[in-house]
Amino acid sequence: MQGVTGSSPVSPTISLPRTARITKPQGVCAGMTLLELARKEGKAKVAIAARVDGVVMDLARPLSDGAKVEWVLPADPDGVEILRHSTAHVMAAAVKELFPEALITIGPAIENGFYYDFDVETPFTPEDLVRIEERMREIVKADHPFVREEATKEQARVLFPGEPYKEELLADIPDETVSLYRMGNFLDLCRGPHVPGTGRVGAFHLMNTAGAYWRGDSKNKMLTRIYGIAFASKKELDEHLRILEEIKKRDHRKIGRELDLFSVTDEIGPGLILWHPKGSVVRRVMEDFWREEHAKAGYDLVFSPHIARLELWRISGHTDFYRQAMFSPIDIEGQEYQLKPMNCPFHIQIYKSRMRSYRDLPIRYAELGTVYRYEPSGTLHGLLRVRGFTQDDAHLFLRPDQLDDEIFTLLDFTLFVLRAFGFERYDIYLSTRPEKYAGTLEHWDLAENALRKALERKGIPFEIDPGEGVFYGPKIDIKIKDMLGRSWQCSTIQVDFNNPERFDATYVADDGTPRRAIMIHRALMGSLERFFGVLVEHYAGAFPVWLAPVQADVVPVTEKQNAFAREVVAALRAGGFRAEGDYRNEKLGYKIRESQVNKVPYALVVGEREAEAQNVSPRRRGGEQLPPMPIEAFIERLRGEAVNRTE
RNA sequence: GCCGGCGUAGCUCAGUGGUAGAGCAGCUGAUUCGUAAUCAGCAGGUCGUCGGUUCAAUCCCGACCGCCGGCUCCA
Repeated sequence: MQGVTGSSPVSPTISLPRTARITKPQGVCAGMTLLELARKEGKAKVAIAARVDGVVMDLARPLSDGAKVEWVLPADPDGVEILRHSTAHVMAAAVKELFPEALITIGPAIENGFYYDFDVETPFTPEDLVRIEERMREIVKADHPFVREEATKEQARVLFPGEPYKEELLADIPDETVSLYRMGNFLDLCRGPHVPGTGRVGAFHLMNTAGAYWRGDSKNKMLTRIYGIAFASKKELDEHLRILEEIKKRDHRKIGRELDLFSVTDEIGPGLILWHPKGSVVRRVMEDFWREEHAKAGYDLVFSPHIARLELWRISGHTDFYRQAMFSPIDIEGQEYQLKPMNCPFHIQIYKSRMRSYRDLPIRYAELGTVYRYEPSGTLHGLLRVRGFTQDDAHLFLRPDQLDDEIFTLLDFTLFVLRAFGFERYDIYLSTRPEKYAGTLEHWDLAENALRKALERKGIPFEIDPGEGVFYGPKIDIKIKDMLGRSWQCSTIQVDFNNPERFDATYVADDGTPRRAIMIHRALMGSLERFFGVLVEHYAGAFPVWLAPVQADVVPVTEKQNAFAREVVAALRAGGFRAEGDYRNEKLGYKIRESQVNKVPYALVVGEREAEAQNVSPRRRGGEQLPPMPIEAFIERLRGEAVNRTE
């Protein structure tokens, strides 16, 4: 993929026309099945299910009089889900035939695909997947009907001999009657609905195997999961595979190496990032922007140490909730010190370093604070999940009457910062009280309401993420969407009544009495490492001018222009820009290509003609040719783009 | 941390029970060139680490380290 500039976003999903038709059968239709109605209407070939009075069901179900029927086609979102779910059943059937000893568990449709978890002695190999897929194609070709059956739980139990997982699932179903789906010799406990027959299963492909805990609980047995993808048409499947390729090309780990942005090496340790000069430029620009904007927004910028007495985290409660995710304490002269996993206690101590008046509030301390967390080895992932990272952290100390406005303002500020980095699309979540929490219900309700009110006042849609709050308070999470429509959690705004209490953070009210302050914890980019990784993937390494590690490559046509090229580089640098000259003994095309591959926004060609006229001939990343212009004119152009943070 | 896969030159990857190759990158030389790769030569690896099997291990086995895909987790 060439420079991202100007190219349209790649959609992660494709939408085909879904001409679901609504029909209101008269009395004559009553008593027939949906499939019969479909035949009558000429929809039997296209419909795979029906929405009857809003409920999706199999075509084999009988039609009730006066029902509102809508045909569900494969391209309908519900249709795709049914398709995938049915494909999962086909896969399970194939596995059972090839590996009779495999125990079946569950196999739902998921975004872009499906999976089925099996309990097997030895996990499937890639060769097994090929065989399974072949068998699946045979099953599809045979077009076995999916037959829905109903049974009492008692009856059903007998139907799954030697299948302990099905038994466990049955035991957990509250209803007395359960539905089962029979397809060929394969029977599964299933809510449905399904396609009428396996012949209707669309284009599919088995992707990979993975371990997955039974019921998603790490205390349970590890099962073998097979992931597959399925679409209504081959075209969509191919498009999906193409997007997967695109995602691979944009992988920040790959681009990070290619563009020499960062590395993580065995010698230093997993999850610990080395920022190379080029990556460091981007980070410095990010940080400079951040500091400037925070100063403007009324924040005080502070610094704090990397270790502190463990006692701090005992007080904050983090040792109770996160000790296993903290590095081991360090013994210093008999005292336990802790590599800091977060910054809040430091900012609280700064707050507490003197008496605070109600007039002083709000106080906003911001810090690019580097923290260390002992993330499990299996979760580390490039820049996106690391063990040492820098948070763009801030802690706000407020009076109760300031809470609502502050959150409201903060939301604006957050969205402004995200927009500056090119993120216009996001999903917002309000995470509420978790099962294990600290503090009082009263405070939790206050905090949740404050967050909710701010979101409602702002008028932006949000979803509730029940039980996903932090132990000390609820939070608003903003998940940004990148160029490929993928979501990344970066920004978080957390209201905390708990820590001010634990650390006794107070202010003197207008009546002279001490009052408890309220805290907001917030990070906008979240972690600089992670945000940078997302940026790399968002722009596919082709950073806009203001962020680009090198903004212009100066490319002399022959060595005769090297002296002039050096002048151009010097002029650009004097103008505050990042420019490099390519004085190597190579042909112009070679240097242009190199500049393009390095995703430098501009290549400035200087040959005999330019040297004579004191011009540069800019070529934009991507190939667009600009007319020759004086150096100053180009610098003005660049300045404009950098200030606007466009291009 | 758990399940599976993988680890050969800086990068991308071939390869074999008898101590290793290609392309790109690098270096040297020639070429002085107008918008995505000029030509030639050279150099580069105790085949992740440690142990075992074997006359012989990069190859087979084991442990460890790391990476990749998931699961769990993410203050």
